[in-house]
Amino acid sequence: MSTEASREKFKAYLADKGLRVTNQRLAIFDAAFAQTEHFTAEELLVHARALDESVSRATVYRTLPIMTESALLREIDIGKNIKFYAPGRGNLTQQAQVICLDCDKIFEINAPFMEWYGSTVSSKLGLTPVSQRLQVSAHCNAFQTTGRCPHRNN
Amino acid sequence: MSTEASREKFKAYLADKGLRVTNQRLAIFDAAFAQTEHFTAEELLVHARALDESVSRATVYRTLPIMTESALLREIDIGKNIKFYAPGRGNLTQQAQVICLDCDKIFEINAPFMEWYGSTVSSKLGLTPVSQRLQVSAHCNAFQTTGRCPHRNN
DNA sequence: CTGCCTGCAAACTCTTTGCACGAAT
DNA sequence: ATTCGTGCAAAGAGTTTGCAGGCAG
Repeated sequence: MSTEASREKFKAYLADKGLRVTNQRLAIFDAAFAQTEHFTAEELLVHARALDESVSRATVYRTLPIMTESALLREIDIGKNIKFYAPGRGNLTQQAQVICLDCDKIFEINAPFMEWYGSTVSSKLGLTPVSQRLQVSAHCNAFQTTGRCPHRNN
Repeated sequence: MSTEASREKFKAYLADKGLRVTNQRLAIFDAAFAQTEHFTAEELLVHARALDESVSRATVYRTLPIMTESALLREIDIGKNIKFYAPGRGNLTQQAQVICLDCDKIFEINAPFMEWYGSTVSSKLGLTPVSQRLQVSAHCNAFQTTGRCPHRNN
């Protein structure tokens, strides 16, 4: 799905929920979809402000749940008391993350069996799966030998 | 492994690392291993204080990393800005959690393929897996129909 | 017009840390 | 005796919220 199509979907979602289409919400959307890497709420604030100076931290935090509920954004919790976000692309319940502990880079990988596993196991417990995530934390081999992490870009 | 054996292992770990065996650390250990459910740092503080009034919040937070590093405790992050802990039993990299969104209960389930998956995928990226977690968030069917969650015990 | 949205700043939650005292080795 | 561990309270990080004014519908 193109960014433009996602943008329309966002507006439609807002309208459908009786929420208003404000400049701030659109700036936050645009900033999010301009990212090439996973980002934090704080980073999103900076980029959204570049598009619309009036965007506040509060509005970013109030808009993020709207975008994740509409499945336009995925929330990725790597267990560091800080949440990362990324545009939702493809089937959200079939992707796993591999996190490099040396450079904090997050790799997205396919894990088609996840969905099957979640439903199998949940149905045994009388539960209906809502979301699932598989995360692998790993050290970078190159970092161990060279002292530099080849993924690091900052 | 019995609690008593784990207690000895804890003391041995402390000695090995040149750390001191204090009453507070032992009280925190005992409180942790007396739990039947997953617990938070705050809950652990309450229970540890019941065993030794002098235990402070700071010491709980300083002791938890020691117990997780020694693999006596597992840290379980369910993406709620709050960490849960549980005594480490069995192979830590082959267990998944199913979290009931209605009652917050955490079910531990086996997922023997996780380890294989983590190493397979990581080796392709030149990484060495350290830990992995698979978490399924789900709604309770009984809660949907009866309005009460049968797992809830509080 | 009406009422949802907004920015601001204060509040909140969980966790970490500086300091001087106290206890383990 | 040393030196590490401790409690206390303050600081920190990330996120949420109350309020008065602003803008979408």
